[in-house]
Formats: sequence, C-alpha cells, structure tokens
Amino acid sequence: MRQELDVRERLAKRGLRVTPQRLLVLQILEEAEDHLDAEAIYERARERDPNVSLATVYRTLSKLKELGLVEQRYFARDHKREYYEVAGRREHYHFTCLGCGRVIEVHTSRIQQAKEEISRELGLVFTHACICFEGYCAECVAKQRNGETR
Amino acid sequence: MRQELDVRERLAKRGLRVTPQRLLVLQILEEAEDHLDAEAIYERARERDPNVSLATVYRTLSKLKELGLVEQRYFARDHKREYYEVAGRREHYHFTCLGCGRVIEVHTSRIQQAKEEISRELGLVFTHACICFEGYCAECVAKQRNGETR
DNA sequence: GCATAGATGCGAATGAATCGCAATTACAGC
DNA sequence: GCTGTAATTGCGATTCATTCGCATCTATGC
Repeated sequence: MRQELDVRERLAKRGLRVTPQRLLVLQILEEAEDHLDAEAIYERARERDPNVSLATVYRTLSKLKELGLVEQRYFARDHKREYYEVAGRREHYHFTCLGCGRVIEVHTSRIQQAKEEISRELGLVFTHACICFEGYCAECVAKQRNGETR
Repeated sequence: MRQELDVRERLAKRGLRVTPQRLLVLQILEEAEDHLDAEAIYERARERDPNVSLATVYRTLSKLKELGLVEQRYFARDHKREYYEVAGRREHYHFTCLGCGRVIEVHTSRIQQAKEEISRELGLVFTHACICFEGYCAECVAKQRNGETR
C-alpha cells in the first residue's frame, strides 16, 4: 500500500483529518484490479465497516481527488457514471468493448503529443484531458465474424 | 441548410416520420455557432413553436444521433451534461477554458493516429471516442500572470 | 379520406451525485 | 490523558439531467 505517511502528510497539509473511512476507501482502490464506481467502493467498504455511508464515500473520493491521490474517469459505456483509480500509474487510456463490456487499458504517446502541439500552436495550457474509447475487442470482433459467415 | 431530402430519406429508411419538431431541432443545430445542450435547444425551439416539449427535444436528439445527423459531446467543464452539434464537420476536439468557460475547437491528427496504432497492435475496432480537454486559454493564462506579478 | 404505426406533450419517475444538519470524532494544545 | 473545537460522518432529503408511461395527435401509405 502507498505509504500511509504520505497520505497523512497530504491530508494534514490542508487541515484534513486522517479518518478510518478515508484510509478504507484508499485501500479499496489500491487493492482493486478493475475500475470502481462509488457504489462498488461503497459495497466493498461496508464489508469491512458496515457503518460507512455512501455520502462519505463520495465525499472521500472528492477529497482524495483534490489531493491528487485518486483520479476520476468516465467510460464511454456509461458516461454519466464516475469511476475511480489510484493516481500516479503509467499514462494510459481506456477502451470499453461494446460486446463484452470489458475495459481495456491502452497506451499511446500520441495524446501527449497532441497536447504539446496544440499547446505550442494556440498557447493553451492543459490541466486535464478526458479520453475514452469505445468499440469491439479482438475476441468480440472474431465472434461477430463467425456469426456472420455461419 | 443540409438538404432536407437527405434528412427525409434517412428518416424514411427506418420508418421514421418527418415531423416539424425534428426539422426544427435540426435547423437550430445547424444555425448554432456554439454547442448547445438539450435545454438550450429547447429554449430556442419554443421561440418558434411554443408547444414543443423538452421530452421531444431529447427524443429527437437521440434519433438524429442514431441516424448520424448529429453528434453528442461531453465537455470537461460539465461532464454530466450532453451537448450536441451537427455531424460531418471536419475532425476536431474540444478544449474548455476553466478561466472564461469558452470552448475552443482544436485540430490534430494525433488522435486518429493513436486509434490506428492501437487498432493494429491490439486488434481493437474503434467505433467511438470521447475526447475533451480542459485548461486555460492563452488570454486567461496572460491574465493570471499579470495578476501574480502585480 | 382512412387506418395505423409512429410521435408528441405532459407529468411522473429515475438514478447518480450532492446537501443540510445533528451527532461524532480526530487531533492540537494543555 | 483530558478537553475544546473544527472537521467529519451518517442519515435522509434534494437536486438535476435525462428518460418513461400513457393518452392524444398526426405523418404517411393505401
């Protein structure tokens, strides 16, 4: 797990408290393999502390996001829902398969390049980018092909 | 305005009707310079036909989107809200300035390149991409600088 | 013109996220 | 270790964009 000291420091720096709920949400996100939305985090949190409330999960995620400890994402599949992942991982983007629903992480430096180019050309300063892709994964494409030629 | 014949054809092809409401929404989108959300379209529509309902605007946008006549967008500034623009314009992406709220259209071929590369590498088939940028425009950056050194 | 499937308008419903507020609790200072 | 106090929590109520249900209307093919 991420150094708890770091977390304590970041919280303290803003006069925020280290509460069991905050540590719990953070831990859940660090243990998660896939991406979780508030509801999913809430469910997992209740398993360990049946008293946590959904509102606290939301408030915690919001704070942790401000502190730069977690990142919020939107996936094409369900664009109204917010998903979360711990911050500081390798630059990556998300591709949602419309066939199987799987979210595949993809890597590319093109987005970064695009930002740099546009920045140079128009003098824009980028603080955030929301990028998500949608389509069909290799397996689902194969399935569709088989289905069509049957 | 886009050839109404084309619109009639596309609708007819799916057994959909050409109604005044649909033509009105389409016209509003074609006349709009900036990007509109359902509420804004609704307001403009009522000016010409006070009876149109918000639900119809939503349903119309949904149908027009299916037909490929309009495109739905999300902007970083307000990610829960859907914005619309007529389809078929030159490939572009949107940058929202956190300072003045302006939405700036930017052009780059990097995104397309990224899709092609990832497609080759992982066999993914892209059907849609949701891309939006956020930051500060040149003017707002300049303003901030002045403010800091004052 | 007539029939009828598709559309509309209205108000109610949905659902994720947020808010208000009283009750708790972390933690700085003693 | 205790205390005071401001931050935090839990709960339920609220918000707000979008969608639904349904009775009424209407575009369109015959």
